[in-house]
Amino acid sequence: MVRAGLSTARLVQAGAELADEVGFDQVTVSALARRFDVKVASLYSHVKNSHDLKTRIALLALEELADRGAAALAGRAGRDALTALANVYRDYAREHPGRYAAAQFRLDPQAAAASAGARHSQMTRAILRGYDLAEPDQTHAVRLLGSVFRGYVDLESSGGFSHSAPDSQETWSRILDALDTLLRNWPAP
Amino acid sequence: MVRAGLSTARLVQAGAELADEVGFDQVTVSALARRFDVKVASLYSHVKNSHDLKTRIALLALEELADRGAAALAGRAGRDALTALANVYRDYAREHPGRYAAAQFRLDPQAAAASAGARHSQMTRAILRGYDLAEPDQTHAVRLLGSVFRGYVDLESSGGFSHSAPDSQETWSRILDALDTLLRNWPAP
DNA sequence: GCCTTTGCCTAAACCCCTTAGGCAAATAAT
DNA sequence: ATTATTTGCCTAAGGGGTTTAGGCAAAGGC
Repeated sequence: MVRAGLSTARLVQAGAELADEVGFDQVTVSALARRFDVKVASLYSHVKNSHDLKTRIALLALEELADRGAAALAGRAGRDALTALANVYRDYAREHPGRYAAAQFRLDPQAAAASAGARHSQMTRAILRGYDLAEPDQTHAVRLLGSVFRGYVDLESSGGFSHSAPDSQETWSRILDALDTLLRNWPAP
Repeated sequence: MVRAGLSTARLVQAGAELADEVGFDQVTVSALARRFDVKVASLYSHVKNSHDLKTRIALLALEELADRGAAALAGRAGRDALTALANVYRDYAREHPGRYAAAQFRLDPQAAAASAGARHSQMTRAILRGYDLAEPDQTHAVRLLGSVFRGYVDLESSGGFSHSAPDSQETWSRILDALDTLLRNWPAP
């Protein structure tokens, strides 16, 4: 009987691919077992349970996103950096909808602490080096940018902006313009 | 044999309450049947299937939110209106986390068209009457506000802003300040 | 070549979803 | 008031997904 060569890493990788194909919440231990042509119970030596599997896929997606973000930010500043990072999130969500959904999986504090979450906020904060913001405004701005990226990408992917003019791409550029302007003229309390 | 008095409306209402108690994705036909002390199959005369149930809960939440929004906007303009509507979303998410999650349930075009979705964008657009924005900037601004509301509330409820200074309430006010400023000084292309 | 570890399996229990068909309560017709 | 009809909830049954316990055989260490 030839072995399938399962491992936690391979399961998580395949789970991420499966997510992109059928949606993150259709990622199931059973579906994954089918994909490896293996009995369901066999996966339980490599993954604690279904929740554990999803958590690992989420962590993978967060790392991938952080890697792309870091690459995009390298050598850029100001508006350039802002646009680059924003597009990383938006493009990733378009290319890998399942993984992007996974990245929003609610992690328990345990997993959240071990995630690339901190890298993400650091990247956003790095963008603000190109603007003149002291604390606590810097943190407010980090949170605003995070909210816009997340909110816009969610709404766009759920079809909120399709079938109506102007097209989403134009709004996206104009919103990034607006944020750039806002960061350069951040209002005093 | 005394009847339980089921109806679609009662099921949806109870489903919404259940969602707030245990989370929207824990809302299941079985759990709802238990709550009415009735056999699972009995629900299928009132609700097509699990997806239909969730869709109806989502529609309920969207209506409730729109009603609250309309009430909050009445008699307000400008920054006041902006703050009022923004707080409707944030407060609703805090008071009714399950319903709020339901409101983000991906509706099929069918259901989306029959939902209060249009009311929501109209309310946001109404806020902009207090600012001087012509199309297409008005639409860009509507989408920006929608993104911020959605993104901020999501991130906050997933714990993204807890355990770190400054506290979330302060950031929220400052972000609304910033948006108000931005809308009054919307940059030309 | 033997032994230990590891990997995948079978078996079984539990929960959720959904459909088909039946009986009885509530409601309408006579 | 009695009958006829509709409606509401039930039992039965099949199909998945999750998870644990325990077994056999393949890989790898000696």
